[in-house]
Amino acid sequence: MSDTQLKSALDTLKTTGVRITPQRHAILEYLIETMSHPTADDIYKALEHKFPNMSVATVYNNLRVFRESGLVRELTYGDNASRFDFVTTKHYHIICESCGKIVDFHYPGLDEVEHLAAHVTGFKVNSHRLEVYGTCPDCEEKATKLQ
Amino acid sequence: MSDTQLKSALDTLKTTGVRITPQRHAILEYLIETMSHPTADDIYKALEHKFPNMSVATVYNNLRVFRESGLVRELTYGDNASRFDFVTTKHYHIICESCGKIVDFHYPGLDEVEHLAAHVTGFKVNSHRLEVYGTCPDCEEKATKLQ
DNA sequence: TTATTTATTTATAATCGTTATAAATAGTTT
DNA sequence: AAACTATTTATAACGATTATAAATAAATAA
Ligand SMILES: [Mn+2]
Ligand SMILES: [Mn+2]
Ligand SMILES: [Zn+2]
Ligand SMILES: [Zn+2]
Repeated sequence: MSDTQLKSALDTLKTTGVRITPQRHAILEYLIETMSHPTADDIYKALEHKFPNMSVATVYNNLRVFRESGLVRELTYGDNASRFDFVTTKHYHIICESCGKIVDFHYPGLDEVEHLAAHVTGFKVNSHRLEVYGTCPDCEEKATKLQ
Repeated sequence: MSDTQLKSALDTLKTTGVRITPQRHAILEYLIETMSHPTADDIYKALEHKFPNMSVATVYNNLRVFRESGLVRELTYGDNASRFDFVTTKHYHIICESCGKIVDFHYPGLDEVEHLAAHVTGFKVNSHRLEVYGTCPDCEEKATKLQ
């Protein structure tokens, strides 16, 4: 499953003339297998045993390459470090305000919001960003136990 | 109109034991009268003729105070500087990807998204963030003229 | 009013995520 | 193998924001 995802991603890179280096391979592999939303530093730390000399700039450079190839989506959070999401399908995120956990969920059609926004502002609309914030089950349980 | 907004804001601060300093007054006044979404630095620059010795830290400190009092909302944009919005009503933003302009728009009830997200993830939901991205009429016109 | 206490401001240094730069290295083509 | 080019590495720089500590101003008490 994740093997085909990796192969497909490598193909996408090859066809756009991007060289497959060991570092690139490892970063992609990590993004796909963890199924999470790591920061650049998470990736850097996870791979340092395999690539003791890898620079953090290499991680950032390659995440940019992946983003530009449409393989990866960058999730920005103000002050905090960006998180990177290996893109499979269109989906939204719900974020735990207590522990920072990010969980995917699907929701169809917010086209209506885009249309209304375009109509009332005169903008030409390209995209939208939606996130839901709350408390994850784990953190919720911890909170109730303390009471 | 904006005068009553200012008075109400000052009242809110007073009742929570926050001192009304000339700097605070000026920052609040600026936020209310500009009707825009300035960065901390925008505010700092706009007030430097009135307060030549004001520190940029003062702007940040007070924006934090205002945020904690619920007077101001902070809009974060990854790498770029936060923008600050004097809160009057619940509303969303549409952002021009060409010039950065931020325009308010209203949209009722995305409660359904919150409910679905809560249901499928098990999270306890607090809030959500929605933004629409596109090109503003001015930038769109400039773009078509160039063709 | 004056003294005392406390909040706030100022000036400046530090932090942190990210990017820029330039030299070194590795991959690709001739 | 030689030449060319992309990529990596090491390191410095950047920009927004925060931390710190001394100076100042506001509020309260005497
Ligand atoms: Mn995701
Ligand atoms: Mn607004
Ligand atoms: Zn949590
Ligand atoms: Zn524009």
